[in-house]
Amino acid sequence: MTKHELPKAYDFKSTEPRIYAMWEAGDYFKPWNDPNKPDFDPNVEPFVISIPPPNVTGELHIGHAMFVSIEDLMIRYHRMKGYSTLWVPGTDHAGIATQLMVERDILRTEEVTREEMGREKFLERTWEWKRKYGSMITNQIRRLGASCDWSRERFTLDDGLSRAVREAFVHLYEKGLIYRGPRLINWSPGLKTAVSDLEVEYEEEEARLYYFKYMLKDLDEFIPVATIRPETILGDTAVAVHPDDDRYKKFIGRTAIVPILNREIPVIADEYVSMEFGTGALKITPGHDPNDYAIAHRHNLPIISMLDVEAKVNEHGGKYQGQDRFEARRNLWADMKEAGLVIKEEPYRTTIPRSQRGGEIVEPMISEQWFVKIEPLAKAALEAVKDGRIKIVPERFEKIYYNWMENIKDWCISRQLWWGHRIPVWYCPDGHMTCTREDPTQCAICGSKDIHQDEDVLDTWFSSGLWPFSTLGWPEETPDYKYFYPTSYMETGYDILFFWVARMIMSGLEYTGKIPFHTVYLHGLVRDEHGQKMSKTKGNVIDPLDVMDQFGTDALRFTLLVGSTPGNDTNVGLKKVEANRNFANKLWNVGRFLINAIDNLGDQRPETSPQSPVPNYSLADSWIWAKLQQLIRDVERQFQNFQYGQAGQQIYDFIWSDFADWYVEIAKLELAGGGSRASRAADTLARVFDMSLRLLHPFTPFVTEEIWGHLRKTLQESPLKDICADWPDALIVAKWPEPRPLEGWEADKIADFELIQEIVRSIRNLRAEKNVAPSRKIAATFVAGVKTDLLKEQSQIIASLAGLDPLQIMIRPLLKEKPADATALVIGSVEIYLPLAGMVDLAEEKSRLEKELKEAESHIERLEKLLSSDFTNKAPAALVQKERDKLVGYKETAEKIKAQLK
RNA sequence: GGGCGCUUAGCUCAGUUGGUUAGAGCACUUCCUUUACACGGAAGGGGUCGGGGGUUCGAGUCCCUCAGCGCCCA
Repeated sequence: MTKHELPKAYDFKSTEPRIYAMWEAGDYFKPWNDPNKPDFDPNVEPFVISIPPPNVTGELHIGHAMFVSIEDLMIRYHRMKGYSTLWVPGTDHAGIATQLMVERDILRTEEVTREEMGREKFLERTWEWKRKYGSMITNQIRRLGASCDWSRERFTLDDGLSRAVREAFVHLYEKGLIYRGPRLINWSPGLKTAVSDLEVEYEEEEARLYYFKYMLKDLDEFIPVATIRPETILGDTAVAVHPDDDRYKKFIGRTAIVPILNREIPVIADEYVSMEFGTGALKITPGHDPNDYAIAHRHNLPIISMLDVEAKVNEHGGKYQGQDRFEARRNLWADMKEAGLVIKEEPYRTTIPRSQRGGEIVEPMISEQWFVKIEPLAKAALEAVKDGRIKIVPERFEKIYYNWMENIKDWCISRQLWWGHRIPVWYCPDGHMTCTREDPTQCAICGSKDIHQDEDVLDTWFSSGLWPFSTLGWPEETPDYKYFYPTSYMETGYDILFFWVARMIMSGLEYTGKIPFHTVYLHGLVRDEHGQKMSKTKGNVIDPLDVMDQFGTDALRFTLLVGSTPGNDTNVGLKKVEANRNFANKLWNVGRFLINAIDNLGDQRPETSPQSPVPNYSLADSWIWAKLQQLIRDVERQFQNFQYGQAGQQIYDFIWSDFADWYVEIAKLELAGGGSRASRAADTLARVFDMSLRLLHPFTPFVTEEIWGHLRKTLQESPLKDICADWPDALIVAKWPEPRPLEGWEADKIADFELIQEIVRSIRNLRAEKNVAPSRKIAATFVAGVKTDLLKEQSQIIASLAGLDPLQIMIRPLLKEKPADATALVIGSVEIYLPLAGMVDLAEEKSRLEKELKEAESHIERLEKLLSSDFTNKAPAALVQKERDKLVGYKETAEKIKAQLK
């Protein structure tokens, strides 16, 4: 029994909570250079991310898991690089979503509506709800391993953030960038609130097109008109035709009669009308259609609102008053049919506007709302990306951003909700508006004490737009704000580029005068394993909590990180997560092996010569070290280019395919040799594994931290304790491996080792083909030419890895006569003879060698053609040389094979 | 209507200044319980990179074009 023996399989269930608690208790999530502390150094560069705040009463879904994984990776990487790192967590109040939840709850439990309950009581209930469920999502984020500074957690309705919202609103108001007025907005009848343009989704659906007659006054003629919303006829204020339309020209200026209501409206001419489309004539309903609204403005037409807040017909709808919009549609159409005004109806595909939230059809309506004059803000925000102060990754989203910013419309920020930041404007009986930073006691204009506050609240995105600075204390010039703002990266899904990122940039520039972050990294959507969008109805939802229960957090994180590329959607299936759980287990077992190996070392230290303090490294040592350095360089480059998936994949491959499959197997041999050989191998094992764990830590923080801790403890109690002398207490704050320049020896060592690998592989291959039992050790003769010394040096390793009998290995530079009854392998200039007595079929041998010769010759032909072409003149010299070397190699192989075949 | 993305092995995907005989995971075939790991090891089969054209010594990678799928904006 060794000192530090570990369980056979990695137990993430018991490890993860323990490790997370250790990190939190150790204050590792806090920036090491804290502006609120006396030893603060303002010259240290911080690295800051503010979390995209999830809905305070939401539940963790795979999208959260994605952003937490990526942001935690960014944060851990920078922390290890030595930045003073801050990840600000928090949640937003999610006005509509939360209010709906509480409304549903009070209806179920107390059978009252919010109106019956009253605003004050309802808000109390909502706060209660928030207190009850608000920590659920943050605890779930903790489970993902998020290393955010929980002592700085914020909520959009906190006092501080509310002050920020107030300041922002008043600032815009005073600057004249905010206004209130009746405009055509998108109205959600179910939620009974206005929503912004972004909160409406347009989808093509099956609808019906209704054709009817617009009768003309004093004439027995009509203009045929088609509509998909017949009920809006009640709000028509004109019929429009194209001025050049010969069919209807004659009616321009005449009067048309609104069906059933018999209201008189003009026939007008407008070039907007398309002569080819439909009947070529348009009914104009300015109160309920954005295009008609624009036409009405051009022609000074009256605007009639014929729907109330629940989308029921109002007093302008005559006998249809009180009917729901769809009910009115049926009834009006039936009445028109009876009156002989109906021409026909037909199925029709068109885009229908639906509420992003409830999915109900949104109704364009005239309504008194608050708006932000967005153009000046958008201009500055556009400039910040155009001139490169803010970079968007991947770059293609910059164009999308420009396009949106250049065509932006004023932002409707008022919502007819209760849960949110109430608009800080007070009205007196004379209608004067008072907008101040502190709640007023009288009207700022007339001094009236009889004032009341606007009933509406602000769009939740108005407060989220302030998030990068409001969370740091703005509008106060707090130490946090001064040091950590502007933040560094904004990482989020591309689906909220407009909702959130664009608005943060506009807000940041307007209120703080600074860009809120210098880099925007956008990730894609997570889909199921066949690329389908996850939805409850499809039943293909992957619940990250279930996945973590089943395979562990690290496996989930690694899957999301390695499976995704910036800005592209990712398919996730449980198979992948399982494969990555296996990787965590592999890592665990490599660690187990190492710890066991170090425990079993004698007290001998690695042998060093008087000339050099470094041990006498073996070929395998040099090879794995060179490969590690290559990996560090590659990973660094990938991180700089935001290619996190690629970086993770390379680390995975290095650990599994290079370190575990080859180096560890060779180390076993060295360790068995004991003495200084063993300690030298253990030394390399420990150093390379330590570096690997550091590189992997941002991807799979739990398992790496756990193993690293065991490794460190084991080393400390071993003769190799010098290795970990400068290691910190925890991997989370260990130094990130820095790339170092090539020293010149690397390429040769790698090439030599690869020859050994090739030799081992071909012997194994042959054994498998010939069904040589793995336990059977066979003899071998090597004719190695210039590689004789190398092979002699590595013979033990070759023997061990290829299942040769070390006592029956012969290595010669040359051999006059080839061994009888042996199978021959040719690896470049090396020939290998395996005397498989009784198993060698001469005919079979011949055909195998001929096949190999053919392959070598095809390469020779290809390379000779290549090298006699313009390639030699135009390609880089190094590349040409490489191809020449290859040709030499193939020629050698071919020669040897030919000799075999004689 | 405008813009963008995707199309690479049976499945899901990598492949970023164009440069070996295009990779991984899963699945598949054969063998192996060798004292880190069967959540494992060894060996192997499988694609010419959606179609067409072009640039280039050289194209999965750049350009044009067509097709299919998807997304965004209007």
